[in-house]
Amino acid sequence: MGELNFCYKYPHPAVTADCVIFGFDGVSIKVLLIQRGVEPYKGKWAFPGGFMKIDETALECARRELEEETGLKNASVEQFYTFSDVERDPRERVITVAHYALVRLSEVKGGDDAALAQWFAMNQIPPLAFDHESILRMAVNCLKERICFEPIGFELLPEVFTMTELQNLYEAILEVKFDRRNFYNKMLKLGILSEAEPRPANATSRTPCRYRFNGEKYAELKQKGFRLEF
Amino acid sequence: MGELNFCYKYPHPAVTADCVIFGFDGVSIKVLLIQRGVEPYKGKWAFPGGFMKIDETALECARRELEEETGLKNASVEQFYTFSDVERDPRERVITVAHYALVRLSEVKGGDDAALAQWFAMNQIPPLAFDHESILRMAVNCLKERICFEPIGFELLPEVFTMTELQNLYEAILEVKFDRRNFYNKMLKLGILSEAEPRPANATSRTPCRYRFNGEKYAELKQKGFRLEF
DNA sequence: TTACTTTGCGTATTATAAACGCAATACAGT
DNA sequence: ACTGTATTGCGTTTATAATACGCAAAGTAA
Repeated sequence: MGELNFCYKYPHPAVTADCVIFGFDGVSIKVLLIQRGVEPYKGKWAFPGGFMKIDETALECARRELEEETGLKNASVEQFYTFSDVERDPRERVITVAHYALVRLSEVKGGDDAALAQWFAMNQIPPLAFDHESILRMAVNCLKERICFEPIGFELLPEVFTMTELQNLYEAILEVKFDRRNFYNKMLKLGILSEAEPRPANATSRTPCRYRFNGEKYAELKQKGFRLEF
Repeated sequence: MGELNFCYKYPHPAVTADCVIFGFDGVSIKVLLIQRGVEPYKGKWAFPGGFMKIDETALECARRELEEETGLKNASVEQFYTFSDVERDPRERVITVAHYALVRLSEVKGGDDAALAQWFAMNQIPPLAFDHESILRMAVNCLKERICFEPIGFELLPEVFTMTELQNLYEAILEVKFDRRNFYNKMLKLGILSEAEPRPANATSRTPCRYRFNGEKYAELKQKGFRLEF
């Protein structure tokens, strides 16, 4: 190895896919970071990511990285921007297709090298390698914008959840407070939730209703031109 | 020439930037296409685009392509998606960072090889090369979504325009009809237009008011958390 | 002349968003 | 056991924004 076997008439940049992995612990949004063990940026933290293979798409590459770190195969992964600053990697020219993934923390297994991976709350992000601070900023903005119009929040919650949990999620992502009763009314009126189970007989006034996201109903509504607004 | 001077340990894809150039002629949205003179896809039409140089960003590359075809240096150019299907170019592995540009048709000069470039209305798009039909579909969707929340329509109109022209633009992009009076009221109430000039003395009831986009006021409002909604 | 279009500037009605009330019940601390 | 506080479900009232529509002046096409 070490031989330079792949030759081209013109210079080619290397291409990577990075994956900003978001989770929600009931209180705050968290991001999975990996501490770098080698130069450059040794000791700094970075998103899971790696070189795109010659026979895979950027999305497949990002999914591969996600699975290596979390064991998850079916999480929602979305490309959001390609970063191509000339100096973003000191070793060689590298452009990266940045993605974000939304995962359920309860379903995450430790990755191959779990020791080096760690979840950080958004207000406790350590110094990041490369241009990953820009990447994170844009990922968070995209998440904020997208959750206003598409029902992606459910990817971060358990299958079954209470209205309060859902509200906490929206408040954590958008960094605002909603009136509990208005949020409740609005969400129910959208028609994209179904009750997870009938109210148990021993339910009291403090037993919360439990819901699940109804993807079929949302698909119906979306086709009719409906869109969320928050 | 013809030698393979750029060698790497692992295979690298080629990277291009493509630029979907939108214009508006007062009636419909148009797109600038270039007819391919060589295989593959000889005779089919494609977006301006080309290989990213090793010392330029994707955005710089897209701007370079835009200027070559239209002479425009300062148009609004935005990246919207990176297409990385393995088979999207039959010659070698090529990923493309797709952009869209909004230009004023009146300011466009013919490009270097104007003979092969031509504007097409959205309902008269000819068969496209590569995966450019997917790219166009996504570019149009991004344009539709973005014009609902950001004042980008003005990039397609002359500096000074009438309310009717502005409405026609919104209707052409969103493929809907607005009530003239409601559109007029809503636009004025946003506070991002200024009157281009005082009403001339000989103005009659059919002389339309002429406006221009007020970028400073929009910047103010945006900072306060304001956003458009259409 | 007549029928129709375009323009500016309105109003009435309807729908939606925001603010707030209230009773039942659980829970933690004294 | 009692008290203060928190949580839940299910409302109502009020403010704000969206929608539908009216009207007169003046140009245009037949």
